[in-house]
Amino acid sequence: MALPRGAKQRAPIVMERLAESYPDAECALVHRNPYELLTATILSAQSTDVLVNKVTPALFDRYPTPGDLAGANPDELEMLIHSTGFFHAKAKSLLGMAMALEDRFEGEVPTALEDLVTLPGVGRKTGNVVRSVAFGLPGLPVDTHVGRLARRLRLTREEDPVKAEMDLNRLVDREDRGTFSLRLIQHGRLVCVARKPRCDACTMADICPSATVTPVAA
DNA sequence: ATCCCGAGGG
DNA sequence: CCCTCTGGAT
Repeated sequence: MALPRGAKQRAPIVMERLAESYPDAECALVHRNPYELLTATILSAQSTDVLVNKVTPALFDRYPTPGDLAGANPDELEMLIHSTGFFHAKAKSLLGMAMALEDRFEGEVPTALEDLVTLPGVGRKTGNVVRSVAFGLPGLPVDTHVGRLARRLRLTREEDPVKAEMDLNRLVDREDRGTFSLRLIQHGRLVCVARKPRCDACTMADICPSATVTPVAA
């Protein structure tokens, strides 16, 4: 409910330091249009961008448009996306997503979050990715990295990504949300990693309530 | 054993 | 709120 103590003061400093470290952070999912980004983002659930980027070239070659994907053979689709995990559920989502685009959105990816989340396999996180990256609209995707870093930096206490997003929306201006998310993700992959954060190499260690200074040696 | 740009269903 | 779906990397 309430923001953590000091969150309002920390937030602008965090954004400033991130901007210095990652001036041009980009979306790591390879894509050429909103349809490809939507597809790649659905596949990225509990998977890595590297794995997803490995399967999408063949996938987009086989199904260049939502219409092609809507008519895909389910077994062939599952084979193409198998290595990203959850292949059965993801194939079902992709088929349903493509069919929904065809018969409810004239084959185009919608830009409104309320429309995006009605698509099979699209939740708030995926919807916000498509909004901010493909369309340049306000959106703050909270994935595992963003959630973890926001908690460590104590910009939120919420474990639930939807609640964390609400907290972060209070701390970040609309036009900065997409970039903020991308920069946090970059920092989460390179420095503030899940298992053993490299606080010694972190530019925000001085203001991070979770920073631990690892002793040199004993 | 834990984590990765989660979503859907109960 | 909880559980399940799934494979690859570390």
